Amino acid sequence: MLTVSALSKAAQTTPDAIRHYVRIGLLKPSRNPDNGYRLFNSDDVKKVQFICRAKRLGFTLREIDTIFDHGRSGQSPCPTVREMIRQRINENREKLAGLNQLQQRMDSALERWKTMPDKEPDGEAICHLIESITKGERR
Amino acid sequence: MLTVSALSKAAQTTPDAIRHYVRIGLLKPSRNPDNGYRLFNSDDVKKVQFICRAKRLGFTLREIDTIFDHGRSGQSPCPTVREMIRQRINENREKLAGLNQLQQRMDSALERWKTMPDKEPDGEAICHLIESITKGERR
DNA sequence: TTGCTCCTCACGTCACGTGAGGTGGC
DNA sequence: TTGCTCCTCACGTCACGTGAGGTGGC
Repeated sequence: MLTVSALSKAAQTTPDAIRHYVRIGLLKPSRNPDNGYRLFNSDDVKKVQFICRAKRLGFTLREIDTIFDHGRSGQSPCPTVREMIRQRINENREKLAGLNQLQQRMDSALERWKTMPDKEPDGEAICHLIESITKGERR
Repeated sequence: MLTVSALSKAAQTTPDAIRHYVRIGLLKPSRNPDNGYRLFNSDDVKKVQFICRAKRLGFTLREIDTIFDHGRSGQSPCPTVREMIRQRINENREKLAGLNQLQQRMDSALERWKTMPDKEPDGEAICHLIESITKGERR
């Protein structure tokens, strides 16, 4: 039987993360009746390693919980897993596109500002650097 | 004087966003003594437009508040603004790198899984698709 | 006694969105 | 009366991290 920190080391994560997984029901450790310490078994080590792998693939803890549910009911989680990752790939593609656009906006702003002086705020502008940005610029 | 929805339309955002800005102190509207409605003036329109522009450049509301503070004390926010965006450009670069790696991991996983069958969970694996991922793969 | 680990709340993060329950003006 | 907008809580989001305050074993 493993304690929180032992499990966290075995699975290369932090004690706080383990406690968090317990809190949201991903792990259900037994308790040491003497002191109330959480006690984990080797199945829990596998589960945490599973969680870490799944997180590296972009799965959320909620999705991982769904996968565990399949396990408990004996169904194959695989079709769901394939579907989830397809979704996530698309979401991530859009997120990347958004961040790339942001990066371009920031880069070009910094570039443009090179030729602009600092200014005190006045009635017209709060910060003329930022206010030099068009509202819908490269929307 | 403008009401919440009037201001949100003037600045191309939502009433809830406006209420949020009030909540965190970015806007301090006066109140209609009859019904308690928030009342905004033309300065507030400018401020909200400023907020929207700054957000498009990746500034957080907290940073925007800092900029407003400069305005209130008459100092030029420009040096801070230049520094903040430099920071943010670097942060975003790292975020992009992380998401690009995630995308690669997801893509290659989906590709590899094409040749793998679905499976019911057993004592060994919860989902063999995910468990086929090496723990430190392309770390 | 000192150090280390463990425990349980419970709040903070980011920028809102979303009910719930109620009011005011046309 | 109906619709629309307004109001104030207050919770949910995501995955933890971080105190606060206290306990147990070497």
